[in-house]
Amino acid sequence: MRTEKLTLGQLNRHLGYFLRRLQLWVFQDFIRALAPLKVRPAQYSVLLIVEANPGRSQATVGKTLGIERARLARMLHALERRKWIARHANGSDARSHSLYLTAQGAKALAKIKCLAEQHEAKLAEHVGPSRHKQLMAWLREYG
Amino acid sequence: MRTEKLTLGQLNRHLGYFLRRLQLWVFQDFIRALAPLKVRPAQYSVLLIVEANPGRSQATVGKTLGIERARLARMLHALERRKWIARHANGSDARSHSLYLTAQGAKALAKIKCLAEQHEAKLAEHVGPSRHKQLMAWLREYG
DNA sequence: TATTGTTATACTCTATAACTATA
DNA sequence: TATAGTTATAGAGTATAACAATA
Repeated sequence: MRTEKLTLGQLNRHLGYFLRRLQLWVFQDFIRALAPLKVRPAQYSVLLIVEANPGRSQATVGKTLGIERARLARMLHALERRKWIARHANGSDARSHSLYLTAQGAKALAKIKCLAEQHEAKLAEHVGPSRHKQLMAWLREYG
Repeated sequence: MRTEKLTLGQLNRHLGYFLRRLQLWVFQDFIRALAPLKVRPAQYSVLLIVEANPGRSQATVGKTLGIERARLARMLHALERRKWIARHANGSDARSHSLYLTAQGAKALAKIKCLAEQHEAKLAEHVGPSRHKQLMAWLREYG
């Protein structure tokens, strides 16, 4: 195999390509960092949203994160099996479930956040602290 | 369902989250824009690389794009069935295949590029032209 | 021994559709 | 009729392992 680098050609003109490459780097590092607790990025986002917004429905959480309700239902089952998330009946609407972190879930999340912070620090170092800050400010507008 | 927006909590501190949201927006728009020709982002990247670097092996192309060789093999079969990619024997190494765009593939790629450019213009408008340029310059470093 | 390409498996994520039970 | 949650299926992408042919 010839080992010289290839030219990216027209790919050089596509922001999506570079966005994807960095995003993959970030997720792979996150997954590696959180591997001891077996937490995936999407699960982490759900845990944080429920922590910050206890008692909200699956539909509301799903819409906030852009997670399809069918996918969220299965993910929540898994989180319920691990006793991290509890679903309670909602008094005003019998169709919906109110989501809460269990005590055990809160305890686990504390550890999870610690590992996630280490990952974030590594990312900040990877892109440079000032770029990390600027990218955050810019990209936040499209979340 | 209460419709007020939820707070993102600690998610606000993670660049990966916002990176992922914008990346999803970009890919979804790309897939929508290229739907008439049924081309996915990964396929498009392979076509561009082969166009810009004719005659290289699957291993080389895969390494450049970060696509796993098993995945690339299946993707190339699909592109071969569509008569867009041709695989020739490599004289110096009987194990490897040299990849080329067929005449039909080059013709299809011209149309594909046209749609991809429209998508890119929409993205530039979405994030703002100056940010598009700056993001491109920054993110290119981590590809 | 290592590499190239291939096939196979498993898991995650995305996108649907269909279903129930409520509203 | 619309919505909340569930189950199911299909396809893409990712991560492995194992294999034959070749280096």
